Amino acid sequence: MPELPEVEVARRQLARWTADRAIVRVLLQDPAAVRATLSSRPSDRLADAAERLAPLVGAVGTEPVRHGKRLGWVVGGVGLLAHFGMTAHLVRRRAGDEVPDLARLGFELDDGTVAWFVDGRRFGCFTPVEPGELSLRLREGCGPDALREPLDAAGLRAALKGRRPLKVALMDQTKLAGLGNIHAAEACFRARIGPSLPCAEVPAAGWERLAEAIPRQLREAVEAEDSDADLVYVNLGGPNPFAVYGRGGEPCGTCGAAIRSEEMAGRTTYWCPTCQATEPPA
DNA sequence: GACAGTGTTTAATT
DNA sequence: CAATTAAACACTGT
Repeated sequence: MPELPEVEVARRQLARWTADRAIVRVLLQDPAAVRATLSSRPSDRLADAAERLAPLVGAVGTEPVRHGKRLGWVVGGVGLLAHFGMTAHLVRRRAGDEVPDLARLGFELDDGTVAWFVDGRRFGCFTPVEPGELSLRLREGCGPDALREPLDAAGLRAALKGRRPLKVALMDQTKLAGLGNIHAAEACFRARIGPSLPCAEVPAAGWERLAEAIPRQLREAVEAEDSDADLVYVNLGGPNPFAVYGRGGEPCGTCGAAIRSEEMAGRTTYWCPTCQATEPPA
């Protein structure tokens, strides 16, 4: 589930798995996973993907960095940007083991493991850039990182202005980078604000609560997801860990009212009508 | 077989 | 100009 916390977990995995390890082979299962820009379209593939990744062989990478939902990594004089799209995640396997289903790209390391980028839906990709431009390209078109560079109440109010519903604005990566459909809904719940309330109608106290709720939501999600299951890919089956997301019709854990759901800007949005009592303007 | 889904961009429309 | 909607990308899970 690649929103900011999931990408941060992937960053930590990649850092742990590749620290001080040279890449001995790049396994390009799906050449279309390497794109000219961070695009969700496989048709934006780079024609010379294999050549562009060839300099990675023999090199040890720097510690990967993250901005919002993007990763940046420098290996062998190549800057790599990565986006995880809807379904990408990293899996570690031993070299020679069966290639994971839907693996797109693998980095084989000198300890006999492979870090695989697995992405069924193929919206995720890697984009090679000049190393000197990496930090710029990583942030390009993005607002501040919602976890590392959290905005205070005044900053949020200034960034998320206008008539847009709050939850839609929270997902606007150009204003604040990192929140997606799940964590935006959860942050609204934590701040006790209805997701459809226009930004212009959020009261001062609401911005204060949001400024706390956003980093807290993200921090707790990272902690919960940063497991030690490095060698075993654990499917995301199991109980729904969220307070409102995916709980339409269920009783709110806080007040017992039925969680509601409604489409907003094309995405299903969940909220508690009691705990988040702010109403849309009819 | 139908449908929804963690993301993003683009075009068309209101 | 602001905002929404639809479509596209491609595949899994229910």
